[in-house]
Amino acid sequence: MKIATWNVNSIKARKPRILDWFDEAKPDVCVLQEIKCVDEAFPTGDFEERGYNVFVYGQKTYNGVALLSKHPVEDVIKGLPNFEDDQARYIEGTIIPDDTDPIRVGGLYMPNGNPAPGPKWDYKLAFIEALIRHMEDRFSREEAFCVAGDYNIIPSADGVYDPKGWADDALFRPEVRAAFRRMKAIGFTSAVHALMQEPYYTFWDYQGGAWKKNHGLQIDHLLLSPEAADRLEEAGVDADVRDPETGNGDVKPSDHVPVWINIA
DNA sequence: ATGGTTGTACAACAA
Repeated sequence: MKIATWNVNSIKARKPRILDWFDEAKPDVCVLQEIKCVDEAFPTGDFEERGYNVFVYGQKTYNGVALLSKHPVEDVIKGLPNFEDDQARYIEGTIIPDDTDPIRVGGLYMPNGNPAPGPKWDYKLAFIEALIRHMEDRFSREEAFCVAGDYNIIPSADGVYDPKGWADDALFRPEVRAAFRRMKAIGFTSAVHALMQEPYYTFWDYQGGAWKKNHGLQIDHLLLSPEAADRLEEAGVDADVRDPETGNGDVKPSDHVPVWINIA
């Protein structure tokens, strides 16, 4: 079963490229971030035509997440439990395939946190604490669980083209790197790190020719509970989707690319 | 030091 995450940076501006990727990659489950639309404006029909059950936690202009699944989905929640938030950044549901065991999948859009220090940084730190509490709660249930999404955390120097230049950025500060280690210390496995030895990026800024210079960041991750990690078979990053020259006419790419795993 | 891209929405903010 293929589970993917992709920060699409506006579903409306990206729709042709997104549908092209779905037709090629055929994920069983995909979480999307930064859809930047209200629930009613999401192109639900385009995904239903392709066999997906569609769950949207939308927001006007900013944020917004979605959970798409070819398999039945139960117990969908919108927003992190026990965390007051007026921004649509988390969705979660239990995937019930007919041929494999169920898995609960969370779709995450972590706050960016810049500038740090400041109120946006404080919001990111509070969101992290709520996420870690939730991951601890889910871990204790001893069920297959995957948190997939845009963590806005660069876990190590391998994940940034210029570590020194990014030292004070909210995506790379010691506090968020420590948070990523805390998630692993609970017992979660970072799926792509587990299977790929080489450094890799999942995001390239639109500015300064970052794609051509390979000035990327590694900020999109899939973290697995032990029950899910035991089933991990394959992981990948569809970096070619970022190339402005490939794909759909003059429709520009997202600054993030799809990241995916295959589990038994 | 400044500006450098893109999306939303139409000025300015977020990333």
